[in-house]
Amino acid sequence: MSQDSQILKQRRQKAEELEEWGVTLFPNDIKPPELAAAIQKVYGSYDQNALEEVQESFRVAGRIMALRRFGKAAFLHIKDYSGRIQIHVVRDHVGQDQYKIFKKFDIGDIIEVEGRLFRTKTNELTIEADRVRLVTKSFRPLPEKYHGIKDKEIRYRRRYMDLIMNEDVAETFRKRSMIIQGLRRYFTSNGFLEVETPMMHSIVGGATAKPFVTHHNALGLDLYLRIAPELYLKRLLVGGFDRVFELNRNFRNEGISIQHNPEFTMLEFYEAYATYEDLMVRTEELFAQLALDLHGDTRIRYQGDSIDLTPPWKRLTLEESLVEVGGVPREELHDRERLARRLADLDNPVKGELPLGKYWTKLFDLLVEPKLIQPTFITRYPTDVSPLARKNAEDPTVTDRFELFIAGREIANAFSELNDPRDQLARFQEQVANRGDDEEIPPEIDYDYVMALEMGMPPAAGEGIGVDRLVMLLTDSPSIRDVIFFPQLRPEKGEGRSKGKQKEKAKK
RNA sequence: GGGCCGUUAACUCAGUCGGUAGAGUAUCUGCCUUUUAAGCAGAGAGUCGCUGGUUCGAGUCCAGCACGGCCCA
Repeated sequence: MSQDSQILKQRRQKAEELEEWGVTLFPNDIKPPELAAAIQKVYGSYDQNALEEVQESFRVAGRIMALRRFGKAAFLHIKDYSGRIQIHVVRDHVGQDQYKIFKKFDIGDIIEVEGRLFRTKTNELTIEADRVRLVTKSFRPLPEKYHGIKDKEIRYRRRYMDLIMNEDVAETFRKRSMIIQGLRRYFTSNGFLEVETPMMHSIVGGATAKPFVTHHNALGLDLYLRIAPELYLKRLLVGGFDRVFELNRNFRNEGISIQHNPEFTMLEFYEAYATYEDLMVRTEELFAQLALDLHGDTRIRYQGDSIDLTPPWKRLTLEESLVEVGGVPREELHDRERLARRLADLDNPVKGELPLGKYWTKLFDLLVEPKLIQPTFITRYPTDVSPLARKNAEDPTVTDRFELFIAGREIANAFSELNDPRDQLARFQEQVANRGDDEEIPPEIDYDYVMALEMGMPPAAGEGIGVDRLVMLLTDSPSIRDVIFFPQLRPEKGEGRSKGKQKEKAKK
């Protein structure tokens, strides 16, 4: 406290002065005010003469964002959650006493204003204050009014400042909320039941990823934060819920990047009596609808690219994509040695012999994925990299599966579900046997899941959609941190555990 | 984990060849009753990310560390 800047001291001093004058700094008797946007909407078209006819007085509340004082009068802009409106405060109109208090108000304070509407010389709709009142005293100055706040670290750590200062940031998160609503609307209106399944799993499953470990004291049990809800949602299919979806968080203990946050939002849905091909149609329909709701158009712009979400979208098999988009000679595709050499040439050497599918997906990530700007379904993933997907009826080396790519990124993953318990058990066993020291492969077989399949799971298809990436796409955001309110960052100095402890643990 | 870049006032940024720190906004004081990046005059405000090193002297050069960004793994 002792080394607080002058500016903070001044604010506190001012607050004390106000209190001495009997002003309550944090009152709690303010009734919900009218919204700036609602007033603008109704009276935005009224000219001065028309406004003079309006006898009504309006009461608004919001944060002072700009303040221009002229001695015995002032203009200010306040911002509420709907928008902004200009306020005019004149000493001879509000009276000496109120004006004296008003002069102590700062940019950043939240105030309540009541008065009639008029238009200024520059024709801006403005409230002529009859009454101004402090609602919440701000003890910290707002960032610079013109450049706002640019420092990404401050923006992510102190998102509240970012949201106050950067209207486009607030807008992105409003759109995120609309997208979430749109997803719910789509699935509930198509007969899907929204469900919640455990976030803490005693066996890792449903995806290949390193989990976070936590501990339950009373049970004396290590638990994993879920990497995917898949195996539980399919248990619900067994239980008779033919159409279910879950829209919630997954956790993966991996690197942080422009498109990865350790906790992220996933939508998974499962539909009985459908195939992965049906889901391609659903996905097209869903994304097109979301784009229409948000932009009124199925053609959108993302980071300079024009992307057309109008159905139908391109479909390629993984094999075709490697040849046609990735430029891998067709005759090389089944030659592990040559594939390994190609990967090594791309600075991605692989150690040991891998399943063929691993070479393909690695090459795909490097050579094909970044080029898939327009929405593209990639199908026929090798069975050895798709342990939960149904084998293709004609060619059992591949599965009835697709991944969706847009703007060079994976957005969704779907397949016809494997519901033969014998095949599922065999695949689990093979996975565990070949796991080696790969921490991304679940070390334990979920026998209860196999038992569920033994009860009989109806034929079904399921899909997972990366919601954060979808929001990035639809809000033209370059980083996942721009669509998550509080992205994961290292703690600041003095926050959380000591650095030394963390380092020591990391070394073990 | 590796590479590159950044970290200077509350915010946005300058800071030359190593010579004791600058601007705009914000703040404070004075003037100002139609401004909107209001204006005019004046003032105050700094752990130059941290720790060492080189040097007569370091915001500046060197090393390590921290945090962040981007790229790669």
